[in-house]
Amino acid sequence: MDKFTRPTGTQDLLPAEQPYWEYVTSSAAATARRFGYERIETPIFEATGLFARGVGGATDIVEKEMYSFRDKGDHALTLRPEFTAGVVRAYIENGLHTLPKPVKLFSLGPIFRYERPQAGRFRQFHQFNAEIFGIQDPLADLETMLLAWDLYAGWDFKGLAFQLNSTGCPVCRPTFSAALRDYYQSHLHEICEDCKRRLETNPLRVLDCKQERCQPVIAGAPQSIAHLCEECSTHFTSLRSYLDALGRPYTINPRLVRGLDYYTKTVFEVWAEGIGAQAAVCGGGRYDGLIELLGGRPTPAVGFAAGLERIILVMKAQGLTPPALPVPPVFIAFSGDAARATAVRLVVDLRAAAIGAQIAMGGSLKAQLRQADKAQARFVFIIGEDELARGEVNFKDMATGTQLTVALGTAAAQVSQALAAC
RNA sequence: GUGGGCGUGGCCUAAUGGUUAAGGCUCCUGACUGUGACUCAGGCAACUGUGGGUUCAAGUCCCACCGUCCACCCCA
Repeated sequence: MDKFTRPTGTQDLLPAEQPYWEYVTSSAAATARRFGYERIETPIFEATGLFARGVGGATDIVEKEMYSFRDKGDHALTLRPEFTAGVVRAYIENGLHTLPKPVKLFSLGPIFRYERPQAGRFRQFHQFNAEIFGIQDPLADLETMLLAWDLYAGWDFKGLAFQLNSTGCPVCRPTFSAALRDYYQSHLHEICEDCKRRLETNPLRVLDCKQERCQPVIAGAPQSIAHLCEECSTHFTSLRSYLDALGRPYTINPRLVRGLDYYTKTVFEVWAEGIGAQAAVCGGGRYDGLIELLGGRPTPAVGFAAGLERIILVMKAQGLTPPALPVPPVFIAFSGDAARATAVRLVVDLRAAAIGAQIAMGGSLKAQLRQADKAQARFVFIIGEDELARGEVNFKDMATGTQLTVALGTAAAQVSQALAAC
């Protein structure tokens, strides 16, 4: 029979990887809570139309990356390719606009995009996502960026580059797009084929073309921040002044444009080195039109997503190790059938006393001790038939190798005392 | 979707076109004590990714497919 293998682009997160995942997810949640964000969990699949409209029909995500299917009821569904559309849908559907503003939400979970896998890219991957609803003030943009900062600072990341830009709003972006298109019309013979295509489909994206020949054209291209309307310009200036006052390092990147249609005003990314070509560990921005677009009342919002796989890649590249996960400190070995029942009783009693304990499930005493060693148990109860006849058990400290004989009835107290001492 | 690298036990690695595909790690058993690590002895485990082709003979050469890794596109 053929062996089953995991689908392309998916991964098995084995026990050896779990310290990273536990660490990253728990600290991200803790940091978000420190900022006053609350967790929201939305379905892993949604109506296909939600993403088609929310993310934008001209995006790569919608054009070629969605895992779409029909269920037995003939509903068109799609595994979420990002968090925001689903969170916005939940915000509208559950009337979260009635909550005191700002509404600050975070999510953590798997995301699906049909792409060719490479370093830092998977078809099923995981994101931490945070959104603030209901605040137009750039203070919300600032809070969003500060959360990203604190996340990475908390993990001791070094050498991250914060990239910032503003791509305007429905008022000023058309002006900028037109200016960009005009400029490119006069350089058509100098640019690559992809850029010619981009000019038609999504003109802003010519700006982050990586082709050598396009670089001089990009360098001379008009910049969005020079074409912002007064409102967008003021917004951007305020955000920058907040950042400057706090002394947060960032780079104004006129070439930073994002692949999703819904962004307005602020866009930002965080880049890491040393994890391959997919260097963006975090991306986000403001999306003031999205809630209304999806059927809610006009609501300003801003948020970002951080890729957990890439975060863990950075940890490994920078030699950062997560704390070890706890293991039961006690192991119970026994010899002989009479001791077996006592061993079972003891392991149950220890757990009832909130002491982590495992019991041997067979093998010679030697094999049991070996198992205790592999399981990194600090203390082992060894129940032998001779001692048991006297109502006693052996209590061994695996770190020192010392062993003493104690009364069976005092076993739990014995462990508590020993654990408190180490 | 496009391009390139790579596919040998669970993992890592070896094998001038020529016996029964070798070794290390892991795992299991045993010896040194009814008692872990260190050491020693032994054991389980691969139709060499799949299917064709060349050849007297293919892990090795050729083709296709699949998988994987990296890069492009794009993004976290």
